[in-house]
Amino acid sequence: MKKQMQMIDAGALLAEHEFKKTPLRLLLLEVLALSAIPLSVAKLARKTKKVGADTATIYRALNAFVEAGMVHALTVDKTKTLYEITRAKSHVHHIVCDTCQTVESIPFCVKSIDRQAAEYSKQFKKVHSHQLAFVGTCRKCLRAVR
Amino acid sequence: MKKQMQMIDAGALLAEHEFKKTPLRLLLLEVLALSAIPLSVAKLARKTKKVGADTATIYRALNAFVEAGMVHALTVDKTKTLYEITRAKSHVHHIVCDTCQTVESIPFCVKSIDRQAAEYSKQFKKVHSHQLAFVGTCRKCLRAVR
DNA sequence: TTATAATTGCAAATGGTTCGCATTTGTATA
DNA sequence: TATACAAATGCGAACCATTTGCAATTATAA
Repeated sequence: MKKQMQMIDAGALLAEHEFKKTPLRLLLLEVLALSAIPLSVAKLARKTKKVGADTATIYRALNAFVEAGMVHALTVDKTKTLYEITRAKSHVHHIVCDTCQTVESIPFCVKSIDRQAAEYSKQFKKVHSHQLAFVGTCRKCLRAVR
Repeated sequence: MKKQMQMIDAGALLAEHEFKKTPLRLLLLEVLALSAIPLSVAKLARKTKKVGADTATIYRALNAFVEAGMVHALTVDKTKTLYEITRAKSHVHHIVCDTCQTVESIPFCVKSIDRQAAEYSKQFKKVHSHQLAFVGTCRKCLRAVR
């Protein structure tokens, strides 16, 4: 069972959200769509350097994508944000290695967790969503310790 | 049923972890122990201003407390960290208001969630812990919208 | 081809957090 | 109670991810 990266038509996606098709934005979406893991701005800059965009421009593009719901931003390490494309059926959470900070996305969730949580709260009648990140040690780092 | 704030002997707690009993550290722990919600550094500075500590000193104290496990740091809004004292039976998660950023702690969790998550992962055999934050709209903000 | 708004580059600003270093302070010990 | 040393602090500067202002460029609709 081969892992299948989701096919994404970056041009169509931009058009759908009324963004102009610029080289940077097209490439950003392609890179994000092809990545199995969430990417930092630094990595995105490296992977898009053929179009030579300024960091500020990359931030602006990512923020626009996040606001449009095309991309998810996640804060796993408080010093930097990671970005991943919004995939169909995208209820995904993350596992972070506490040693090397590797992040893996997993399609795991707990049914009705939001409703259950709301029952514990005094202030919140309804919970819209949640962020869930697991922390462990990945196999590579487990091996390295031994 | 009155809410009961956990009694904490700040002096003993500091001694237990081999920290010196300085005015700032004692007061910081007392403030944290008396708070029902996680506090930002800005709020902690306000609530401890009678001892007039420098912000860098507050950060150093908090980082030391976190490292010692006396305090938990949580990153709900990526622009700032919130701190709360580690309470007994402290498996606690948080609900954040998406409008006013109010944070409430709730003792809710899902049994064996870590084990379940690990089963979905290719890289991680074992998950040590998780961070879970719920997002909703608190009653106050719900009222304000109407 | 033109007009217009979106996008970009560049440089400077922002803001939370950390660091270097000299000074002060808590505490163990004599 | 005095002494000594590591811990803790104050102050200022440094850091670093991210944002912003503004003028110049570019994609796209007319």
